[in-house]
Amino acid sequence: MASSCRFAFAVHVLAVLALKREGGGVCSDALAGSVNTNPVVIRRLLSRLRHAGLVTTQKGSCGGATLCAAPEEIPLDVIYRAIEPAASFSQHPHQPNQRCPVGAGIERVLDEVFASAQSALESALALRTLADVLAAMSAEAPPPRKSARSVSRKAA
Amino acid sequence: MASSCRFAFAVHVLAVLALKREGGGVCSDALAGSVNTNPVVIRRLLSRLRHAGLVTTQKGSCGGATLCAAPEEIPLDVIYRAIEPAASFSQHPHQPNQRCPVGAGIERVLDEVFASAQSALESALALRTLADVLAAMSAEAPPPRKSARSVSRKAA
DNA sequence: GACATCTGTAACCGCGATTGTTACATAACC
DNA sequence: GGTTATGTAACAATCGCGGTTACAGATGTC
Repeated sequence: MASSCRFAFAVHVLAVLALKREGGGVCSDALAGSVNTNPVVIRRLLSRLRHAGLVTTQKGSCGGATLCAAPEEIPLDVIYRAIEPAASFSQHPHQPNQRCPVGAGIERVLDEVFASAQSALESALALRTLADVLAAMSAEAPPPRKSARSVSRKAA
Repeated sequence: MASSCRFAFAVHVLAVLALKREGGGVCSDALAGSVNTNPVVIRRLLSRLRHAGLVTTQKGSCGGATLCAAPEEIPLDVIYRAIEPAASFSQHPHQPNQRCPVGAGIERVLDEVFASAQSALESALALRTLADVLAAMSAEAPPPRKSARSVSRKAA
């Protein structure tokens, strides 16, 4: 589905906002610095997230973006749908030959197959919240101590 | 994921081959006529399906493509993997800022999230076989009688 | 009010992926 | 040998996306 990196960018941005909650807004330049892209790309992303009600933005100095809900209350499928607006699977670009028994019926069947696959994907994303992402990040990367021990390396 | 229509084309082609089983091979021109595209597009598709062991092809007159297994034994996820070779989700195009606590850890977490989403998608596809697609098609479109009755039209 | 800061959005470029097309070598069967 | 059909390279056209520049508008500070 998501052939773009928008979803990765969105989770990244929201994770940064979650860490800086109650600290006032974060401006698109700062977010772009963390994602390593252009501020306009971030603003385009924030525009979608704002329409989905996930963030608020404020103009002017000391403006920026703020998370609207607690990270525990933001499942990843909500982010996904906010960012990837339409169907992810593609049907036939030209209409198939309607005089062929397969061509006449395949599109409706595939529509249904794609819908169920899409639904399964979103259900898998719904199992995790933004808070889970933050927890996994801090679990994987303990604060950068220099004792690079090899103990407990293979934890899943 | 599937941002291309290859998967739709592949299911279409395999459905045609399933209907013409035991009738000898179907040439790429005939398949292209049903899908409504160019024969070379079909041949490219058949090349992938052949490498996945789903079809065999034969050159020469009276050649063409033949299905290798019964439609009941071809789950849709096998078709999907035969056609869409690599990861469907995209990560950050540039490496995120490693000096930001989010940028330093987000990629690994997202890798894991994407893998589980991908797995859920393929599991959903695995629930159906090519035979199910054929059955759904014939259920939706009863053989083209001219008695276009409005009875039992809304069957799902 | 003047100014600096920051968002919102349009416009454009460049890149990569994909479909469609032509062309041709190769193989199988008569 | 001729016909039929695959296999594959090469190329054009298109499309979506990330990246970039530019600028109008809103907000807060002096």
